[in-house]
Amino acid sequence: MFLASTDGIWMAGAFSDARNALWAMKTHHPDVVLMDIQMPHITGIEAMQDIKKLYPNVKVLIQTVYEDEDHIFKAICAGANGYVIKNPNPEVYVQAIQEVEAGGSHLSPNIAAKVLAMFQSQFVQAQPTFVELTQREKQVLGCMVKGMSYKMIADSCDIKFSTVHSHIKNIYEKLHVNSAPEAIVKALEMRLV
Amino acid sequence: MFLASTDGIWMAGAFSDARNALWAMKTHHPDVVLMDIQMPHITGIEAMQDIKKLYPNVKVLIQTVYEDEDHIFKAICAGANGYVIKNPNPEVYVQAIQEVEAGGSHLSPNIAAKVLAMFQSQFVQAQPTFVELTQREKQVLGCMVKGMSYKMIADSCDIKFSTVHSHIKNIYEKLHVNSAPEAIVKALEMRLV
DNA sequence: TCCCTTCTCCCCAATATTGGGGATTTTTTC
DNA sequence: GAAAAAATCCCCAATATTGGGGAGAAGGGA
Repeated sequence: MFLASTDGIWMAGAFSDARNALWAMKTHHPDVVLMDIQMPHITGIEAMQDIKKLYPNVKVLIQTVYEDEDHIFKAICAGANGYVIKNPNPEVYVQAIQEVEAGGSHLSPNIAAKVLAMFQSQFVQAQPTFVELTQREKQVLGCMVKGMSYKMIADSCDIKFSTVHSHIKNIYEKLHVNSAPEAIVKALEMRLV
Repeated sequence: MFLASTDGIWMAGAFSDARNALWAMKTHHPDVVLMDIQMPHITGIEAMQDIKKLYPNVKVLIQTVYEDEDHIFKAICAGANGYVIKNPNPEVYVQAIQEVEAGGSHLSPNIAAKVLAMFQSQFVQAQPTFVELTQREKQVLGCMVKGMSYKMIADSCDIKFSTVHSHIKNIYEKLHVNSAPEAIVKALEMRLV
């Protein structure tokens, strides 16, 4: 009721079964879907995957009581544009819907904290040594990661073959490697490119 | 001024140099620090790391104009509790500060969208072209991804150098590439290893 | 001013990789 | 039981990469 009466939001419908929602989308073409996870027959995450497959541009905002990492993780991997904890204050839904509609994402504070924590645990140990590469070196390394040969890199960066050679020698020294494969792997896992 | 005049927020100070802020924290013991990235002498991310080391319970909210993945990534890995794009509307800062103080995290919509995208790209495997590699080929490719040379692969798999050569020739043909770097990049993005 | 870094380019020689032919022996599959 | 696939090995030659030097120009900072 609150959403339907909000300026700028048109409520196309509300459904207790996601399969009905999918059916209704054929006629209403909504911009944003507010999706509960716990529903009969199929979960909101499965429904979201179906929606994303049929209408890739539709934004889906998950709303649920679940705050555990597993649900958050699955929702994000399935392409959720936001994750809102069920909240008695209807204004947060309005804000979330508007932000998502504008191309952003909305995460409830506790969810955002968990996402950041998951993020950190993935990468924080992957960057123990901080390596400073110059602009050109990063560019050359970027080309290497694309699988380009010295000749192609020279062409792409508009520098001589021998200069590419020099840069790569410096990169290898800085990364403590001595072959392109090693450099690429290291670059990817250290997120240097 | 807006923050200082907001109920529930006490403004302990504002500094154009993070080193002064660190000094001031000794006396004021703030709950939340709102930190710019671009500052003279040291960056806000470095300052945040120093703060987190000295006062692990202090929440740090990054506020900046940078929206690129690199800055976002570094800030998160360094332990940021939030990331707010500079915004003329001071109320978003109040909201962010309150959410962070309460133990949550706050991300501006565009930042949240980028974080979710990074998250997805890490864990969702896209497998558009299906390539059949034999057991041995997968093993050899795995060695290549570790940065090993033909000689090392031969040693590791306990086969002759020439056999490694043969397998790699087959791998290149199956992946439609003709160099180790390309094969590695393709292997990683196709999640073949 | 001098030093340091970055970016640029060159030479040479050793090593590694790639691509083209083969060939043999196990497995697996039909 | 035979064909197909996988795995093993070899030769040769062309090409690419790597590592060792050195050197000049431009720009920033002490």
